[in-house]
Amino acid sequence: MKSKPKGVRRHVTIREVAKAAGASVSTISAALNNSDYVSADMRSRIEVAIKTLKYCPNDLARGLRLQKTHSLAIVVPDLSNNFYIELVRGVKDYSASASYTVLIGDSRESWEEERNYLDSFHRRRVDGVVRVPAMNAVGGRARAVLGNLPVVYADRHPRERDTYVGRVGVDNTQAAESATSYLLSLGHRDIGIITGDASSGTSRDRLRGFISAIRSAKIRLDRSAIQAGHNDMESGHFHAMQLLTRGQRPTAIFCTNNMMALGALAAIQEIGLACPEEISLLGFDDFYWATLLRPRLTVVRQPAREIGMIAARILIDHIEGRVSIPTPALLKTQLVVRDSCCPPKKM
Amino acid sequence: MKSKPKGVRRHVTIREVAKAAGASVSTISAALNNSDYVSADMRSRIEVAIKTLKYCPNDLARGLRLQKTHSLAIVVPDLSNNFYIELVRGVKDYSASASYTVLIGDSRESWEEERNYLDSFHRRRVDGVVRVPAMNAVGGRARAVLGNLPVVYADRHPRERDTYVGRVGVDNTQAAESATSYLLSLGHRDIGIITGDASSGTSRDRLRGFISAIRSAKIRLDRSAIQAGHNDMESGHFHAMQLLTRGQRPTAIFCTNNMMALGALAAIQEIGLACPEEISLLGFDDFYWATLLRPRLTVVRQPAREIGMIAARILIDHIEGRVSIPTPALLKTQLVVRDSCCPPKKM
DNA sequence: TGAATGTCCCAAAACGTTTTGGCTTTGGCT
DNA sequence: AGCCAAAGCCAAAACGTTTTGGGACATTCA
Repeated sequence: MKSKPKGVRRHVTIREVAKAAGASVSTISAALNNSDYVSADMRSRIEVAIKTLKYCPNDLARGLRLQKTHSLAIVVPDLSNNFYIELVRGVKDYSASASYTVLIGDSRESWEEERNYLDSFHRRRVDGVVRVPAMNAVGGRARAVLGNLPVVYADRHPRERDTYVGRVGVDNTQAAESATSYLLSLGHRDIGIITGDASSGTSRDRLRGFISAIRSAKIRLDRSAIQAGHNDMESGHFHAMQLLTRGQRPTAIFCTNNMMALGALAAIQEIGLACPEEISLLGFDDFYWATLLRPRLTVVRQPAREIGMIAARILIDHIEGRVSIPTPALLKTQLVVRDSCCPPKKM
Repeated sequence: MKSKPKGVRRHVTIREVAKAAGASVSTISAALNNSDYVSADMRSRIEVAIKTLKYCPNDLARGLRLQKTHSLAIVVPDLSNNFYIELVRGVKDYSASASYTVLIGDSRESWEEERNYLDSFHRRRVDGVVRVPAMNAVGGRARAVLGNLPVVYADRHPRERDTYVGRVGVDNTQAAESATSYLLSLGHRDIGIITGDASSGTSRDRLRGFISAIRSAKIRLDRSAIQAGHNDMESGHFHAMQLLTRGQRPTAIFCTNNMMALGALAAIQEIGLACPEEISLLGFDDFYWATLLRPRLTVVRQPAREIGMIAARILIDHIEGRVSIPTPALLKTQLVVRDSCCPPKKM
């Protein structure tokens, strides 16, 4: 009655390996973490036992004992946005090189979902998380669900007062300012901007850069030319429509993220305006198929992959006790000029 | 000397909650899994203890004890392909509704990477995995690394002889056949096809459908019009170039996945051909920005999200012992006619 | 007045690892 | 001979949960 395996075969443990190899449990463990003394003979016996039994280490037990899982988590707001895929891959690649494993969360810009992910990762006892907070995470206290897990923020700012271990992104103000200057230099005087939600520091920075560029060009700032979207295609479309159908149509639109640029492009095509001849369009974030669009999109490119890699580095360094002070890392952006901007038509 | 916390604060355990609430460890556990008898008074005391101590359950210990983690894994070959994002979201959404958690792997069409993910998931003791095997996973024995974890295959076939618990995708042969018939009905007689690697059953099926349609139209099959790519943009571009620059240029190209369709479109634009007037282009897999391209891409659409949901359902049903027989589920595809195909020019 | 049944709680054993401290041998050195 | 260090191995204690098999009461029933 005790030897009934009851249908479902369980996993083979280190103990059975020990039996098969004629060794003790502790010796197997020593062999696995190839440290300590273990004779060549014993080692090979253990190896064949592992092979024949198809032993697979249990990371739950390991993590429990070690109080450390050698794993990170990353939560991004939108996996269908290629920018975040690249960022995730950066995190993943750096982590792999430091033999950390990474868990991915896709919050879809929802704080509810993000909280679920953060909680789940915390319960799994990841060693740290890189976080790109969801847009609507304003009221949420991420700290409450994260305990004292080390966090590094990537791309977006921490919204709440939160303690973090690092922060990495681009100089959004400067990037937006120089992008706007580019439009100004083409001769545009009436420029619309579609920003992300004002609750986001990143959006605010980009807007600030825009305004600053307009101001230093001594142009009157038209408040109604500032539209606050939600970083998705729909709102890009909607707000572009707003801009394009009002009395005085702008000659250029600056979108502060790629999804909204796509939505704006859709709106432009829908209305039947010629881009860039009748309306210039400038996006934020590059993506691999931007050159497939007609016109090929002019954008300011962020080093997504690099942001991810640096975030992972900061996090892992901290976890392993190599750095103590918070390091805000500001990376360079790059204006990628393609076909979607040109001088405005003379009227 | 024993009370030195040594810098890093550890996580609070159920034991400390017990102390704070004046209860025993087992009572806390009972309260957490809100079952059994636990008085209202005790329950509330426990709740405040949990709140004030910021207790977060340890899923490692839980999984270890329970021999079950309530989590699934999904491994896809390319996260930057929107089709797989939708699929992942399907898996995620269904799983969430069954209160399972899901881990995501992105193999980038590399068997090495896929193996790493599968291994890592196995060590984490996920309860099952839905797998979309990497293209080059031909020689790999996934079973060797998966032990007897239940697997359901999604989108692509199992390559090796593998035991699986379910399989879900579309009827690729039929889909390709009817897509080809559509091109034939437009009047095309010289159609090129860019397929995925021949090692993939899915690619083979689609090619088979193509050939079958050509045959039943009593058209001579031109072997050189069949190009085997690797499901990425580069090879789509390359093979489209091959097709477009040879002596007798086809009047239509059928790409059996969306990435290759993009590559082909790039090639067409590069050469300066008018699409669809001079060359029709038909893709496989729809994506949210397909309508932003000029021409808007005509594609055969797979219900990506639904595939994911069904895969998750099959897997979870099996895990919880609700189904026994392997169920191959074949979903319907849909031809989404847009602007990239038209009748061929008369010569 | 027992006995039976509920209700509420607890101690201890398990889950699969790693680590600590110790136990034999062996061989080399005085 | 006596001693010591090193090499090779092991038993047992943790890590944080859940579950099992009770124990101590209070209430109800015959």
